[in-house]
Amino acid sequence: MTNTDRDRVSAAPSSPEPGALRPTRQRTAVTEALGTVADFRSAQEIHDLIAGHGEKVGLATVYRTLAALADAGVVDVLRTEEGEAVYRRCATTRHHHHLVCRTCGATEEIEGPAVEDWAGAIGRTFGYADISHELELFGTCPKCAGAP
Amino acid sequence: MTNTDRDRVSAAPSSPEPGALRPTRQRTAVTEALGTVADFRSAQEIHDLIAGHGEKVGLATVYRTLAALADAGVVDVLRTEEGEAVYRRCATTRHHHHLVCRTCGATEEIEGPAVEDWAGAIGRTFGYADISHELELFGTCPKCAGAP
DNA sequence: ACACGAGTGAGAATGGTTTTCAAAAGCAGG
DNA sequence: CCTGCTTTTGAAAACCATTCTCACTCGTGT
Ligand SMILES: [Zn+2]
Ligand SMILES: [Zn+2]
Ligand SMILES: [Zn+2]
Ligand SMILES: [Zn+2]
Repeated sequence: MTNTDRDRVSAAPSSPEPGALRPTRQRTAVTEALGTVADFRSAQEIHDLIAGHGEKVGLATVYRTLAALADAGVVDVLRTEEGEAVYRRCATTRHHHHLVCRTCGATEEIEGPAVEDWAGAIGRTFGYADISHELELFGTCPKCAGAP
Repeated sequence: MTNTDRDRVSAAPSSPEPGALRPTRQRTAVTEALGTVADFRSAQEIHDLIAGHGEKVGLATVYRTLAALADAGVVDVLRTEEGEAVYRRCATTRHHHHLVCRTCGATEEIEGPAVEDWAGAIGRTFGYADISHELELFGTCPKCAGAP
């Protein structure tokens, strides 16, 4: 993510930078909805969460807001096996990965310096530059393993 | 992938197992098209490849065939950032990952025992069972780095 | 209060993928 | 070769998540 991206969202309300995002009822609703859940949710689910909470925000706006947040690195995005995008606000904004329960969706945030190094080494080996990577782990969490 | 899955596709033409896939002109066309390219291609691109080769196969059939091949583990599938599914027939059918050039799509098949072990260890650490993972590397290949 | 660019939402448009279903093609067995 | 039965195919329609349109509303600095 770029610094400009980050500034677009975290800019203080006092800075009149052109292109800064305005704090609106809708954007607050999306952010709060994200705060009430621990696992990855689709845009539509977020939309439903907000509706169930009494507020009304257009679906298009939910999509737009999530895109902006993802752009800013505030939320993580990944794709379900069916190709649907799901979002989650993680505790850290640092680079990390996830261990997701296939059954209940419970999610752990993972940091793995070993893998980061490995990725870089592989890139070097093949002569590739600007290596980035995408990595997610899946499994059955202890809770779900207990009740088969 | 399950053994039943594999049998559905690789079954010898002599075995009259119920549910076995029949060898047809269309399926051959898809398989051959996959053989003529080295990088990941979308279903529509495969469809175009076949058309450009003179043959005519319905788009729906291309989708169905690719799904079957993926199911059987014969082709690898991944999703572009836009959510489109892209397919590739890799040299090995063993578990592996990919290093893909962001510019030209050139693809290297990667095997990383270190990562496999790391993934298992992480799973154990968090008490998760049946750990699986998804991992792709992206970068700029030497050829593309040469001509910016 | 005013002006104006940013933000919103209902609905239409997109675009990849799946489903439908009737016609065509494999595969014995006779 | 016929015959009956199952699988496969494909054109078009249905699906569905996501994006776009555009008239209207809101937030902000003056
Ligand atoms: Zn779980
Ligand atoms: Zn990483
Ligand atoms: Zn390249
Ligand atoms: Zn692996």
